[in-house]
Amino acid sequence: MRKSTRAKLIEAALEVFGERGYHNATIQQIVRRAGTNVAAINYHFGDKAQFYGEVVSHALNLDRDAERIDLGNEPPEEQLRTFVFWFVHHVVGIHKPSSSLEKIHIQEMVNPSPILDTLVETFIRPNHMKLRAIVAALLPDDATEQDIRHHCFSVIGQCLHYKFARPVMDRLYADIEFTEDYVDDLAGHITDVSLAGMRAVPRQRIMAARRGRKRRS
Amino acid sequence: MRKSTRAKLIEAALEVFGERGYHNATIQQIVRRAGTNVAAINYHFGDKAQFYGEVVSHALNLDRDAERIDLGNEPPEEQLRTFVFWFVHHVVGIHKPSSSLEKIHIQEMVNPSPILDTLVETFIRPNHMKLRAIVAALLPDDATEQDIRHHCFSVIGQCLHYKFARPVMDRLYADIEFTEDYVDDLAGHITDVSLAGMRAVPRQRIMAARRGRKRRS
DNA sequence: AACTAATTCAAATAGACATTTGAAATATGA
DNA sequence: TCATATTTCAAATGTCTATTTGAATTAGTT
Repeated sequence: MRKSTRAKLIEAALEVFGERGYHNATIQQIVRRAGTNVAAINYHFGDKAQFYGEVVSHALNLDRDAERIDLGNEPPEEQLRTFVFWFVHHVVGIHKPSSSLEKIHIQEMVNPSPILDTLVETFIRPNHMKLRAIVAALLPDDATEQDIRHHCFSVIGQCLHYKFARPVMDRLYADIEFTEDYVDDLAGHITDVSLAGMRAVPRQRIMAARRGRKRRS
Repeated sequence: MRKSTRAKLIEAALEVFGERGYHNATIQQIVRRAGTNVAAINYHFGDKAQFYGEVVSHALNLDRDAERIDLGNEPPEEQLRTFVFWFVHHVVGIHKPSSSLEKIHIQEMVNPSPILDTLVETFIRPNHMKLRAIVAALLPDDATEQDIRHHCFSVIGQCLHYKFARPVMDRLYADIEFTEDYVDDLAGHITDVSLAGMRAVPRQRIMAARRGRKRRS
């Protein structure tokens, strides 16, 4: 046999689920791309939900073997820069061109299915912990748990924005082109803002206390 | 007549579309909440798409009269703080409790329908321009167009992250509670990071040139 | 009241979709 | 080769939607 129907289905599904998300992807679209017919899903996987589960865990296994970010033992500033470059390129997806698994991540964030738990544990949390270690190294020793989290979320939030807000950005500015160089610039910008933000933390503490009283509605 | 069916439909639809998005909201759900039946949509609005259009423009009109951010003529640092507080509370939605229109914005960003154009022009662009003016005032005079945009997107990206990544955050950390106070802290953090980032711009220029040669894969 | 137009409703229609079925084709093993 | 198990397929089924229909009700007008 050249390539099993099962394998072709998983391959096709990875693309389709990545492009359209679980709910929007139809079995028709997947089997058409795989060159087979709808009954194959039932035969090989039971139903759409189980199928999706298998597709995702297959992608996760692939990914386990695939490239991992190597942060080396550079100073944390450089580690952050490497992390952000890696993340932005994965997420905004230029040179890769954004693996289907990453697309599925995005889809799941926006409207989660039961497999989000798996995704978080096998993929998102490990990466988050990597970032967290870098951030912790960059913040002063007395930084609180919350400080660390918030700075992590600031980094990731800036990156993901270029994915989620893309439809809006294209309407606000017709001239943005997401070339590889441009994405590099983006990554540089995000790194710089984040580093500056972390360096400013001590001052933040003093001001936070002063600010506590006058609250905005 | 106490309240016209038409009005009840629009009101109910605003909620349902806000909660579930255009595609996921069913006419059944809407008419049930409005206390009428499915044929009413066809009678009053033609079809679901036109209905949605009317619902959104109704919400936009309401909003036109409703509260606007007043930035006063404080120094730009304080204006940014005010803007971020306003935006974060609107978006993450604690005290408001996040208007249905805002929810529809979010839904549209993630999966756009034809009305996104309207939304961008009547709502998002004006707010974006307000933020843009503040950012421009905070950056050095020689800041490029790109610098300005990127810093705007950094601010908004950090805010929106707490909306989009909520399902992931809840899994990463079980103990986050989005109380009003906590959202205030968030807003403070985002403001501080953003301000620090903008102050760091000049240095960024010098380093950007140095960095240009060694690219990451 | 009596006539007409506007509105509401329960039920019918139609289309998209996941899922099932049973027959046909193909591989496997003696 | 023949018998059996596995895999594929075209077509049927059932469910969930939006949309339409035509009769019933209500409001508006004279």
